[in-house]
Amino acid sequence: MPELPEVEVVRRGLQSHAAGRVITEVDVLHPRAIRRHELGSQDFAGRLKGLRITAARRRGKYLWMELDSGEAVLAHLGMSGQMLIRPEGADDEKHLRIRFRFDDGGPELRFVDQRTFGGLALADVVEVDRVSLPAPVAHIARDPMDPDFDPVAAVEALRRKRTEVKRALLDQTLVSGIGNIYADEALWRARLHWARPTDKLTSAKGGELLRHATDVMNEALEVGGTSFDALYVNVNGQSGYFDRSLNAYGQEGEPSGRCGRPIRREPFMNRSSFSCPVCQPKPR
DNA sequence: CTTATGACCTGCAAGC
DNA sequence: TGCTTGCAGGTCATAA
Repeated sequence: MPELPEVEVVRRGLQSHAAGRVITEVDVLHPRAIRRHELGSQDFAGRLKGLRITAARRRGKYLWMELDSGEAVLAHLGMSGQMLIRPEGADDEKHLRIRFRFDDGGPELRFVDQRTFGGLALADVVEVDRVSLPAPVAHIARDPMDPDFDPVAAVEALRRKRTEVKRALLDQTLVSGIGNIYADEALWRARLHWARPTDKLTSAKGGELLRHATDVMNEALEVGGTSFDALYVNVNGQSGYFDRSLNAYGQEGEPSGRCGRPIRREPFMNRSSFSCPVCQPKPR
């Protein structure tokens, strides 16, 4: 569910409310939430006890909390994951999966995840291109908000693929952070149909597409991300407002902001793609 | 090697 | 009122 802007909102919340605190207790309430932690719940909880969270970081849709042990608590929110700061003693959420308590007796950190596609893991930190990353994130490309993001190299990586342009946009090893919403919004702004072949895109058009993706994600971040329901919220449970500014995603039948023709929905990779039938004509 | 497909989950809305 | 079907912000293992 959450894409780069939503994950960044959560990262900022963790930086404010979790960084600097020492973990005293970890409860794993659902084993699936730590399925990527090979050694299991006991090991996960036991090794975190007594460690201090030093910072909250992000690449693409991956989020992690650096620890004073040199390791990191890696998180991916999947389709429905939330990181919530909640007062101690507050009722457990229906889909509460993991709880962290701290030595300051302050509010708990909770990982809540309805669909359980997300999860946490304790990961070693490795050096990749002179940057420290949790090992499972080593294959993820830099995202457009990374100060060292190289847009020219990213465009060439997209154009090297022999596939449809939207598949390439969603490939987290080429550019990270873009998901179904912001891919559709970027394609709408660039007037490209999702099925356009990447290897026939000019460098200029590819560059324009990536600039649109970057712009739309920055605009979304400024208003707290995109929330359609209570599933995407910041660490205090509040929704973002970018759903009001969407031009394509979820807008089937609504008039396109440019030409007024109704937005169409097409099946794409077991989900949907939304586009303008006039401004984004199907290739061939 | 590359690219495409379905599995993994729970819950909600729409249609009958 | 039920029941069934389709759909939802993602990633990964496996097939081709």
